[in-house]
Amino acid sequence: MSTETPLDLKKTINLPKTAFSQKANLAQSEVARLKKWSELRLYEMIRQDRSGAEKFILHDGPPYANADIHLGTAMNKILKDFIVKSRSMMGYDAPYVPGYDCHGLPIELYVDRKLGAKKANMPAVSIRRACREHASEALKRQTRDFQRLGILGEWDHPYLTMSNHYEAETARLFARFVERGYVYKGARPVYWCIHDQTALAEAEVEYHQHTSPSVYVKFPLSSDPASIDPALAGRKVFVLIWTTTPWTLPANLGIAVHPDFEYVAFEHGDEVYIVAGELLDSVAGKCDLGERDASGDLVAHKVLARFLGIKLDRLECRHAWLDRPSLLMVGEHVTLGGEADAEVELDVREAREKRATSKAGTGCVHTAPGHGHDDFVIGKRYGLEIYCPVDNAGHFTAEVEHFAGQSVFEANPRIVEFMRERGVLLFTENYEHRYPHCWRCKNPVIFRATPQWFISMDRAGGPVVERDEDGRDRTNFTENFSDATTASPASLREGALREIESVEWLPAWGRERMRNMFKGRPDWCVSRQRVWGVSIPVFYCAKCTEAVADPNIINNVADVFERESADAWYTREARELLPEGYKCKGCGADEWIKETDILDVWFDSGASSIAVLEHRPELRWPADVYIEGGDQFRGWFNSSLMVGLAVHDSAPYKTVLTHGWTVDAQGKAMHKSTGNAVPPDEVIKESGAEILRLWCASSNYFDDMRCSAEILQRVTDGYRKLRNTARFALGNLHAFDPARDLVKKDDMEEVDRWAQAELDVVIEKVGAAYKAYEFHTVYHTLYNFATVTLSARYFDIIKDRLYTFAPRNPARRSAQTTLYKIADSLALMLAPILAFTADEIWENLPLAESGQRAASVHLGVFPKANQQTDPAVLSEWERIFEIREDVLRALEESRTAKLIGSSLEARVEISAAGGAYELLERYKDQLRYIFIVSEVEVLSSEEGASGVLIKIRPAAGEKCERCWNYSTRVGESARYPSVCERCVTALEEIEREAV
RNA sequence: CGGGGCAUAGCUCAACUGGAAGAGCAGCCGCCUUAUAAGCGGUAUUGGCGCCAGAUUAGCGCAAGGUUCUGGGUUCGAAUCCCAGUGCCCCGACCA
Repeated sequence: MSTETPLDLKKTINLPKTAFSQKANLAQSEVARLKKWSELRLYEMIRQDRSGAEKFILHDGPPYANADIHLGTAMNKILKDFIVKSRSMMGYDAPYVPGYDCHGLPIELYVDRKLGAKKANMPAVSIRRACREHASEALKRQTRDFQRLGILGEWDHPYLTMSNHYEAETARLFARFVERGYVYKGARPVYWCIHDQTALAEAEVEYHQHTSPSVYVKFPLSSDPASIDPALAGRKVFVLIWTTTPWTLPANLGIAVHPDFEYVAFEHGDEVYIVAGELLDSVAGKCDLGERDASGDLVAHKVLARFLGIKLDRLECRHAWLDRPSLLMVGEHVTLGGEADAEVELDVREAREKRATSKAGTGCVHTAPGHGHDDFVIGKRYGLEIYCPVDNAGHFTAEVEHFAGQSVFEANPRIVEFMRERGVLLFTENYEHRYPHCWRCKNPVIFRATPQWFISMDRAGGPVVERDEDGRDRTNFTENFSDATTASPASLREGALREIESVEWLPAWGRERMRNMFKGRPDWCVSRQRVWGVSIPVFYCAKCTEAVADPNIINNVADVFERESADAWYTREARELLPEGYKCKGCGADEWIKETDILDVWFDSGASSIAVLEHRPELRWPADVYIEGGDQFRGWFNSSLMVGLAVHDSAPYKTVLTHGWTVDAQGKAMHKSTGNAVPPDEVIKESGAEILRLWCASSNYFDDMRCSAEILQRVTDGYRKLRNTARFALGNLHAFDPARDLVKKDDMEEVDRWAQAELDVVIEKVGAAYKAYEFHTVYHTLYNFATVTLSARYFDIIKDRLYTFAPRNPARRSAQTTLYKIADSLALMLAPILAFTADEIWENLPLAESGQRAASVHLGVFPKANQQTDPAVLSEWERIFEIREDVLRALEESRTAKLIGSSLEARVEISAAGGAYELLERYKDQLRYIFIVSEVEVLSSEEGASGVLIKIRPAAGEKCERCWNYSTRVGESARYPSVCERCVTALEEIEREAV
């Protein structure tokens, strides 16, 4: 025994010690860590580390480079980061190339507003330059914000849809569509300002009150009325229509009815009129139809027939005054409200609301495919011409009898008068409604069909032409996704419906939604009458207007784009873009005019799988995963599929994940205007990006994600618990050298083995959850592990051993070995989610004195579960913890009764019978530590007694000053008189070690 | 209006193919002061009656019904399957 002075007891307790602070101070520490990562070039290190491993490709859907990010954008990127990081830690080479969608109307509109009146006189290139600058600015800010979230990726080389290469690829892709015969020129109605003579986007029209002449007009039925109902045989039958735009009547080609509505044919004099049954009274009232009695009042209408609208399908009327048929069609868009019948009322939401309320119209909708959206759609379906006899200035063309040359608005009253004279007009009145006006000149706009480029959904495509220089064989792309029978050319619709079946959709309902989308979708109009985008690389002969859409020529143009960007379309003359001396095949002329339309931005972003995946060596086509919000079914999932089909006859993705939207605490959509939006930058500033990341992981993103102050508070609480759990482990690993101190499994204490078995279960579960993209399961599993298994049970139990045993005591090393494995595994499993904190844990893990640890947790791989875990051991311990709960409850009762305070003041007598007794007897020596009391006595209770009986008594002896346990042997040591026998042993050990 | 989705404790989520509604957190009441701006334990419906107490809070006992958005249905049995409804979200736009 040492002759020196006794040790200071306080200093012999091994209290936790670590640089891993309790307070996270995320707002600052995250920034520092980001700096460290970028100095390390961490992303590149990971790439290097995984090079050669099997690839896992998540293809980034490009956010629109317009505004700053919001909670939804942040969530989208964080989820992608979870996927990329977790796959990387499964051992895959999972590169992440972020992208930005740069073209498009919103940016052009923004620039419009900024430029104001100046824009009118600016050349397209200048406007494009302004748009480019705006997009560059926005995407720079977005990049900064995304990086701040801890998302790793090729931020120095993102893909931009406005880059030269991407624009060239977009043009080449258009050539592919042309090559396979999907592209055709057609007409489509758009908003048109006759004053400015320009097409307008929906966002460029504003709605104002406007008075229009509403008219009720009769169209004579030319088909045999008996085919509707025998009662009508031989009668003069008319279909009544209603419209607020009489000037569109010369372009009438049909009448739409609802297939499921009941229509009636009623008598008026010797004529018979057809209207929707429900509107009979209101129409007859207005138009003064039906018989009158002696006093002049209308008597009940004489209804000759009642029938569903479907009966009228494909029958024919004559135009009210022109020598031309008007086809009866059925369409679901027909309503019994008036506004929807007005061709120009295209504000969908507005019309929807009004449909329910207003009661104008006849249930028979005048249809002019060249002048209305619904009209266009149904007209296409029935094969009608998209007829629009109105020129750019809003004048009727020469082919319009009676009104040629007149402006449409001026013609309105004349047409009304004309119809009155002809006797086809039954009623007219002024009609007040909201009507679209041009935002610039404030004049009312019209809906007018203009020539546009379309991609056909139903034409059978020509063969896939593989022209890749890297020699990819087409069969390599298709064999996994389609069987041999699909080799025959299919239409895009057929191809899409086929591919949808072989893609994995998560959640599964995505397949159904996608299917429905393609069943009914009309041809894809890819023309936009704007300037900020990739021009449609088509030329027109200046002499005969012959259009030249030739793949070779387009590819030629694309090569110019590659060098000069799509600006070249505006800076260069047509002849500079065409092969030298190119002549019109039709008329031999060599003067050419460039197409002015640009491509739909969906075409741009849809091109990404080709422009990015195929052209970056670190990527590959098709992608393993696409993940976006549900809105992208109609958007990017859709256009990407079209592109995949056009180029490889196959989907560009193997799995499509859909996430919900961010909503507030009540589940309502977030809007800046309603003030319920949670701005991500504020959360970051106050709590840290980590909290946002953890929030993303805590909720099930397949549904909408609720976010509110309370929810974030819960998440923050969760973060603290996880952090403190890690901190406890790290603190108790102070001076632990894994290389030297690791204890072999067989030599470990039993509780420690139990804890490792629990860890194994968690490793399995978390691994499976990551694989299934179920991050909320990862979170809940790890959180539950931290709170219950570790904090409340394991850590509490081993504190005595860790704190009071001599530092190098094998039993203490056993606990530390377990803590080490737990901390290590926890850091790795948390890494995809708590990207910052996991790295911090990693840094603070003890290093083998000789060994070296990877520079970041993100270079690591997930821990593997130990296969040898015996499930019987786990269930045995489960039973022990059940008994422990009974003990704790009994202790609490004693505490309430003021019998004890700390549980160490107690002695537990536990009586049991049968199996329970047998179990307790076996664990007898460990029970006082498991229950955290000073003494446990196991007694055998009488036969037949079920369960266990617990009795709490004050512990015998004195409280040990050092370990706080009670012992009758305190005072036995002369050197350390205030200490128990366990502590005496420990102190002797410590004194020995000191020398 | 049409297509798709969601609805379990204040919050986030469980409950395998239908088989006794759960966890964690929060809240409340305590303990500890050796994870310390930490840690541990107990505690979860409502109204009624009785006891204790008697200003209040809390405590104990007795009897009764309720329960997975609502209402129906199938079934021995439904959170789970079917039908209808309600609420919310996404899409149906040259928005992205």
